[in-house]
Amino acid sequence: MNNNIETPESNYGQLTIAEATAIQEKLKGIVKLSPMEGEIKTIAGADISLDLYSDTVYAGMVVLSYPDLKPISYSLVKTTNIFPYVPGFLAFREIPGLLKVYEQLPVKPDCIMFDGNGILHARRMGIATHFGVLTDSVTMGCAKKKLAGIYADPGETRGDYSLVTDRGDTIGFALRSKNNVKPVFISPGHKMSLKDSMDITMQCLGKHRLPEPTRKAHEFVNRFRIGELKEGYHELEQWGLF
DNA sequence: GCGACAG
DNA sequence: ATCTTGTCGC
Repeated sequence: MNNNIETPESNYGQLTIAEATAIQEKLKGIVKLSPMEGEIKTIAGADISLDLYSDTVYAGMVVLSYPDLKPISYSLVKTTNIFPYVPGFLAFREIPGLLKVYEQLPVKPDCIMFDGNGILHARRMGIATHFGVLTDSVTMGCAKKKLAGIYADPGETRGDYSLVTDRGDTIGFALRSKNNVKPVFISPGHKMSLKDSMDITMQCLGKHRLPEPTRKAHEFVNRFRIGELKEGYHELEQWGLF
């Protein structure tokens, strides 16, 4: 694993942009983008929700069965935010809370989808890649807006996509996840290939623009923020899979 | 200097 | 990200 990596919970709050950039450059050497190994039986969506004028962060992950996409459990943790939002450094703002959420899961998912990018980043170190390296887990990103690179607008039909490139590298895809909606941006995070990220995303599309994992994660953290759901680890046992 | 800029 | 109402389209 990666026991030799500094723990972000205690350091990310007072980092300068220069120091944060240095950390991203350092972690780049560990990223693995070869084809994913093993079969996916569970996939988690990760996201956070914020209060308007508060520093409270509501972080959470929802684990779904795959490819059925039925929510089977979720982990929620309330933390205090310290690092501001700076384009290109989202990881330093959201990872501390998400690490606590991840640690709280008794059984880790086979893959995690983030509301943000993987290698589709100026230094190829989006939040999905950063988190994957820190936890040695399989991750990918699905963002709602472009962060870096250039791309041609994909066709208007669900499934149409184009490559997002930057300085000679293909760093992700602009995917039309639903007919006549703005495309979403897909990229691998860690321990999977570009193709894996696209295949997994297509498999996770329901009837909405956002794939089920991140759509559910977004829904759950918002219900957590307004008090509908409580902090902690919970299992959805409606139709018990025995 | 100017434009771009995940959440 | 968050606030916020109606409205258009499948």
